[in-house]
Amino acid sequence: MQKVTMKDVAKLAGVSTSTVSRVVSDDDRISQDTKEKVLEVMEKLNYYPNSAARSLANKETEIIGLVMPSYEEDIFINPFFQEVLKGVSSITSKNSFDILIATNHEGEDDLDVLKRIVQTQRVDGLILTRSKKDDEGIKYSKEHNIPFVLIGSCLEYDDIPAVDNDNKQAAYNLTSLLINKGRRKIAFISGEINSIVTLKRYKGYLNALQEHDIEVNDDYFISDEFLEESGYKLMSELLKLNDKPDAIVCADDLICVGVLKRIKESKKYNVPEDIMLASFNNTILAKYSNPTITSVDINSVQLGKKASKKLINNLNKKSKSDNSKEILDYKIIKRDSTLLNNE
Amino acid sequence: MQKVTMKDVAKLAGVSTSTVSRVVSDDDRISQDTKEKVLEVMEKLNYYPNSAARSLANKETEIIGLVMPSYEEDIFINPFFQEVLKGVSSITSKNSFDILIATNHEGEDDLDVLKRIVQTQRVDGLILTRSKKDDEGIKYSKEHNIPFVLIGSCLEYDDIPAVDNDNKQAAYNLTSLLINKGRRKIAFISGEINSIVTLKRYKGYLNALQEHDIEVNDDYFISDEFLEESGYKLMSELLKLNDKPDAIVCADDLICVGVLKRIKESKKYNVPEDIMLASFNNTILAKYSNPTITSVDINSVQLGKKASKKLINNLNKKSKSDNSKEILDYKIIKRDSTLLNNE
DNA sequence: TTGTACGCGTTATCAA
DNA sequence: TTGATAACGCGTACAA
Repeated sequence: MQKVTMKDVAKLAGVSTSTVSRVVSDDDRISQDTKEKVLEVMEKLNYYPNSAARSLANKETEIIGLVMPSYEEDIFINPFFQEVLKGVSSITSKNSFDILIATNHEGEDDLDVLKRIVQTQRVDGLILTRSKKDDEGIKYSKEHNIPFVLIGSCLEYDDIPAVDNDNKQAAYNLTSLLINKGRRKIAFISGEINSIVTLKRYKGYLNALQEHDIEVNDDYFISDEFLEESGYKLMSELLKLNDKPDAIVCADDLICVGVLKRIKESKKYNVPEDIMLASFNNTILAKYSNPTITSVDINSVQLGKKASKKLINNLNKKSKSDNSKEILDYKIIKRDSTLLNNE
Repeated sequence: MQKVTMKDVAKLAGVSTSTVSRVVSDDDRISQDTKEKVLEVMEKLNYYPNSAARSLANKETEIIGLVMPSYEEDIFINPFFQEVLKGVSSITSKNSFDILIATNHEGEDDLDVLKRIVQTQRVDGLILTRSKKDDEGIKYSKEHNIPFVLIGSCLEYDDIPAVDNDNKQAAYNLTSLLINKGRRKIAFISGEINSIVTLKRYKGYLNALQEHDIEVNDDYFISDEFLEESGYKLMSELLKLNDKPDAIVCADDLICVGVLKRIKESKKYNVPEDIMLASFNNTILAKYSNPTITSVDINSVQLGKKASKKLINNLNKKSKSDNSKEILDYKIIKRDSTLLNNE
């Protein structure tokens, strides 16, 4: 691997390195002639600017860090994140940014990763996906003035740049849908209990019950992780109850397919006749499972797009950053898991 | 955002920057005492080495580039890649590497991205996922001595570091399975026709037919992209034939669910009774679709793991690189799409 | 075991 | 519009 530097280009073009630099960064203060000449030489020598040197000099990496919460061990398996990534990528590519996937190195916890990639200046800014209660990553980023955008919500601060859906309202509507189908014994199966999205969806679920004068049964709220296995496991618990639920709201499709699997294996209950299922995120799983699952389309790709747009905007204008919160639409996609034959 | 440098640490610790540097890189030639003293100061000042400066000085980024083929527009939606990413990430995290997702900037084609991230020295090496016939990326990487590992195979070169399954054999076995179930009119629906994985799987399919003296029907080989919509569209074509297939081999689960969707919509044919389905990659889709789909488990996570291990090994030992090809096991997971009731 | 001094390849400042 | 020259923060011969 050769390594052509600015010096080489400068020498061959008969100009100084500053001139070459100006051509690279498309500076105005340069004559058309020299510009063309330099470009020609760059082409000829197959010159690419060294990004480390650039970053060192101008303090910009043109890289965005995507931070995945590691409390979901199988984060890389949940289609939700892939869709977010798709959205992010579509925007970064238009703005000449690359994406760094931040993952824990050995011995690091979540906050460590964040600190590392930010403090070592590997990235210009961060996109945080999902937040916890008293989220350390958010706190740290905020206190240290690190440019970031949150996909999700934060209870502690009001003025952080974020993109989210109205998960509470969505959960309310989703639960109401089940209630309107005549269900009264509705369980809520969630992932990580301290995740804000869980809390919000749980709250919406509770609101719906209360509004319809349905007594809240503590046995009906159980949580584990955002995993298929968690859904499977938790559903086993529910099936042990004397008073089994007749409908379940899942906080995530991945959980929901686990729940569904467990119900099928019981051979005693059918979806939706005996137990209705409703879920969140409307990933490809909900669309193709058997039966298909009613799920809230939270527009994951759009979440990724909006978040990265906001971040890049904030990075560009060095003035004060846009700390507003954007709420995207959601849509309940009704499918067979809540559809009775006689309807 | 503060910026503590080595200088600051050195000054406060009463040593030179080289000493600090040695502590950072865990150099032996240093006394325990000073080491501890420096570490203390680093801690106190919350020092992180600037990665651009490091890269510039030692020519290493500790970043691996993951190159996605953009001919699959929805690459970010195929669970296969997420599983590969999961595998890669599990290894990089143990070796203190980060992952850069390489995506096309505006106006760039696939080769451009590769050139850019390599030549600007954003990454130390590449993992290429899937290859085409006469793949320019592979050719370029090989000719320019860029450290890389291919997930997949390459027809043109024999000595490139790669990890793959025996896709031909797998396709042969998968097709034979259908033949053994009594099917004779077997179609093959594939993604990008120039992708090596498609070609290999097609070849295995052909071999199986020939070996069983089944005439090859040209109408039964159609291809588009590795997308759900492609499967849907192509299945529509097949349903127009007078002589419709009684079984279909799909080159990818995502395609297969599209195929399945189309068959269901026809309301005339059932899977597996009228048409059997068999597919590849054994993603979560195959497991949860209705009916569940027989699919070849190619061990995607393991592909990602092995590939990144090999790459990192090659990066570490500066001697000659390991250009061997590793073939991983596969396993046909039999599910309902090939299972008749009377079995 | 430690420090000095220079180089890594670029951008930025200042002067011309 | 251009060119010296000095940063940028770190690694590393080399010397001590």
